[in-house]
Amino acid sequence: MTRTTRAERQAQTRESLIEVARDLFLSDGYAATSLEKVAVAAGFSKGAVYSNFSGKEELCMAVLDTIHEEQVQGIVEAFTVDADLDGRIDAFAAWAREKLGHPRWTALEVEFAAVARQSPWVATELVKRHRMLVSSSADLIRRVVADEGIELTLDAQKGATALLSLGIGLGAMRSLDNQLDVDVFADTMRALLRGSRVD
Amino acid sequence: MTRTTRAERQAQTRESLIEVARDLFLSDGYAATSLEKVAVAAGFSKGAVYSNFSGKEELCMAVLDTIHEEQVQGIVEAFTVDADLDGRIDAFAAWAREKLGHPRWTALEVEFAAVARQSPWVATELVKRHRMLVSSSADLIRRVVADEGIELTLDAQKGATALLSLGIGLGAMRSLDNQLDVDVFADTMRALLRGSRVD
DNA sequence: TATTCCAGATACCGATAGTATCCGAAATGT
DNA sequence: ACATTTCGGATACTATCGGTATCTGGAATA
Repeated sequence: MTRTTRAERQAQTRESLIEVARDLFLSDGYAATSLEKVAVAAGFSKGAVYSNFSGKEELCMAVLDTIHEEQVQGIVEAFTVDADLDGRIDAFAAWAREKLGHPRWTALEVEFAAVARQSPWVATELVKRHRMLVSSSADLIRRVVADEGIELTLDAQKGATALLSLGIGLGAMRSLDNQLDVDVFADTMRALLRGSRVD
Repeated sequence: MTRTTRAERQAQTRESLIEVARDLFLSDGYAATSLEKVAVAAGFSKGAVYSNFSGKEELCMAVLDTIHEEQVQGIVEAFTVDADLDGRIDAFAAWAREKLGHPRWTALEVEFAAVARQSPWVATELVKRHRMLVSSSADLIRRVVADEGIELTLDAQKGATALLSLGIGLGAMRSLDNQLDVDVFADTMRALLRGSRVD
C-alpha cells in the first residue's frame, strides 16, 4: 500500500518545479534562468523538468498562469471594494502602485513575449491570456461605469487595453529605472476612467 | 599611397555591421540573432564583430542608438507641424499609428531591457536613453502647451512618461496580437493632452 | 511473485556568446 | 626602399544551455 500514488508524487514534483521556476524567472528573468538551475534548486534533475513540461516555454507559461490568476484576483478585489468611484479607483491605484513598485512580473511578461516571435505556440497562448485579461478588465470597467452612472472618454475595451498596456510598459521601464514615477499609472487611469460624470 | 586609411575601413566595417545587425535584431529579435549570422550577412567573420564591439550588448546598443535618433526626429517633426493643436495631435497620432502598426522596434526595446537585468552596463545606458526620450518629449509637450494655451491633466513629465510607456506596452502587445487596436494610443493621448482649454 | 510501465536520472548533441591566438597588410621609422 | 611594429579581422577553441535519447529502479498491475 502506497502512501502517495505515482500520479500524486508527479503532481507534487510539477508544483515544486513551478514554484521554484517562478522565483527564478521573476528574479533573474527568462533567459538567465536555466532549466538545470530550476531542477537542482527544486531537488531534481533536468530530466524531471522534461518529464513534466515539453520544455522551457511550457514551464514558463505554467508560471505565468499562476501569476495571471493572482493578478486577476487582485484587480477584481480592488474594483469590487465597497466604496464610491473614487474609493475604487484609489483601491486599484494602490494595488497597481504596489505591483509596479517591484515590477518583476511585467519584466518577465515582456521578455517572454519576445520568445513568442520565434514560437507560434507561445504566441497563440499568450494572445489568449492577454485577451482574457483585457476582456475581464473591460467587464469590470463596464460594471463600475453602470454602477456609478458615468461616461467614459474611451470605451471599456479600449480603456482596458490602454491600462494593461500602460501597466506593462511602465513596469518594463520601472524595472530598469527605479526612480521612475509610478504614480503616472494612477493619474492616467483617473484621466481615462473618470470621464465626464453624467449624473 | 592608400585610397582608404585603416581607420576609415574600420569605420565602414562598423557601419556595415550595425546596419545588418539592425535588420536582423528588428526582424528576429535579440536572442534569436546570433553574432555569427550578423557577421556573415555583412560579409565578415565573428572576429570583426568583436574587434568593433565589446560584445552583443554593445552592438545592440549601437543599433538602438540609430533607432532612437530616428524616433526623436519623427516625434519632433510630427509635433512641429504648422497646424493647430488638433492638427499636431493628428500628425503625431498618424506617426504613432504607423510605428505601432509594425512594432518591431518596441519588441526589440523591451527584449533588450530584459538583458539589462543581468548587465549593469546595459541598465545604466538604457536608463540614460529613456530619460533622454522622456525629457525631450516633455519639452515638446510644454512647448505645444505654451503655444496653444491649454492646461494638461498631467504635468508634462508625467504625460511624456505615460505616452512613452503606453507606446512601448502597446507595441509589445501588438507585436504578439496584430488584431490589437492601435488607435488606443491616439485616443489616450488625446484624453491626456487635450486637457481643459484655458483660452 | 513475475511482468509492465513510467517518472526521473544520465549521457549526449548542437548552437552560440565569448576568448585566445594568429596572420597579413597597412602604418611607421630609418 | 626596406625592416619593424601595429592592429583589424580570421580561425580555433571553450563553456553554457536547451533539447533528445537512453536507461533504471520502484511502483502499478496481473
